Amino acid sequence: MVESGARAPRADAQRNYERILDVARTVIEEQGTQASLRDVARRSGVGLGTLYRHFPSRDALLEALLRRRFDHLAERAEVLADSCPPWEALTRWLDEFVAGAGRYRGLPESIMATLRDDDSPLHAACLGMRRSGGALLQRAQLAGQVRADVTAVDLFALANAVGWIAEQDPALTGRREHLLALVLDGLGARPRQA
Amino acid sequence: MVESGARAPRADAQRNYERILDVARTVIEEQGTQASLRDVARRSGVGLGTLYRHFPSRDALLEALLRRRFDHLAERAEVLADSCPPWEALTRWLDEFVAGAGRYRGLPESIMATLRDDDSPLHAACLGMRRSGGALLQRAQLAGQVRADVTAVDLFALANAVGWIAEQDPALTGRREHLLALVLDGLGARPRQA
DNA sequence: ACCTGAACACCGTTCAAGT
DNA sequence: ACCTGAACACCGTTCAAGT
Repeated sequence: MVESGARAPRADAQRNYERILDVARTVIEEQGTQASLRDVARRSGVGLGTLYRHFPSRDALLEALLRRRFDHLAERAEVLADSCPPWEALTRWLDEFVAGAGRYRGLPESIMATLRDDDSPLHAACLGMRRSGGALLQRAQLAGQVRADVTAVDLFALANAVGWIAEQDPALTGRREHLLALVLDGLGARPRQA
Repeated sequence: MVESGARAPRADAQRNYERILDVARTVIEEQGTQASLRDVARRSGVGLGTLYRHFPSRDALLEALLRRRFDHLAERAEVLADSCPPWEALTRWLDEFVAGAGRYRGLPESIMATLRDDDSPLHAACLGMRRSGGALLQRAQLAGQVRADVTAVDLFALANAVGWIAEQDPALTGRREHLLALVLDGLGARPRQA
């Protein structure tokens, strides 16, 4: 019983891990993805080194907070592909993505940074999410509903751009869906429904 | 001759002002609008307090670098209105705006921050620039070439969103015009040219 | 009138010392 | 095995002291 493959973490370590994660969620909700890690450690009642031991980088913390959601969105694309017509599946998925990207201030920027950085612990999940959206895009393009000169990179970028701009001005936050709809409309093949 | 309204600045002060501005342009080209002001002072060979005396805030420095350009773009809108058909005037102006916003990394974000902050020395110039673009938008809408549910705030925001996303990924920087074209296409009234 | 740089209040990150 | 917090190298901003 002593050696069971991966050893169970010490009880205090586990408590710290969970406490830090809880506090981080709160602090990042308040201050955005660029929140002060010192503040997280302070409010967790934990030394700064302890935070870095459990989460060696800001992205590691973000991964713990967002990994599930990103993976969920990747799967969600497949569900939508099976249950909706091409254009509707695509726009619904993008609506959900952009709503999620609006959860924390700074998240669209973090997502783009993560895609740039092979070493980020969130890199693979982001790529996977983008690829899933890309499948919906391709499906809509094959159906002739989206212009052919749009790539998955373009599409994902534009969705993040909308998420970003919505957080730059209080007057725009409420118009996020409207802005996304405008952009998506531009991607539609010319004669779509009129 | 002693009092001629506004006194001429001391020669050393004027030299410092110009030196700081020159260096700031270089440093901001290198590091973006969030460049280290300490670094600017250091490389100007000037005390940190001297920088703050001449430019009491980061925006003051940005104003000195960008004011002309912003005012120029405002006037440019009138020229285009007089020399081009509505849709072409609008898209050309936006092309020029987005190209300018791509001059310094971080500029789209600074522009949006400036619009939010009444006290920024660039606030008025930004508002004026947006208003000028808005006039071109209205003209295109009156001509039935742009959908009616787009506001000047939406349009300016989307242009900045495209400028921002283009700097988030090297692969996108070269596709700035393409992304802008996609978005503008979405703003076009449905049956525009076939 | 203008310049200087120390001082203050913050960061992120690392790591020797403790338990 | 894990935790702690001082230490290091940076910020932006202010301001007393100098010339």
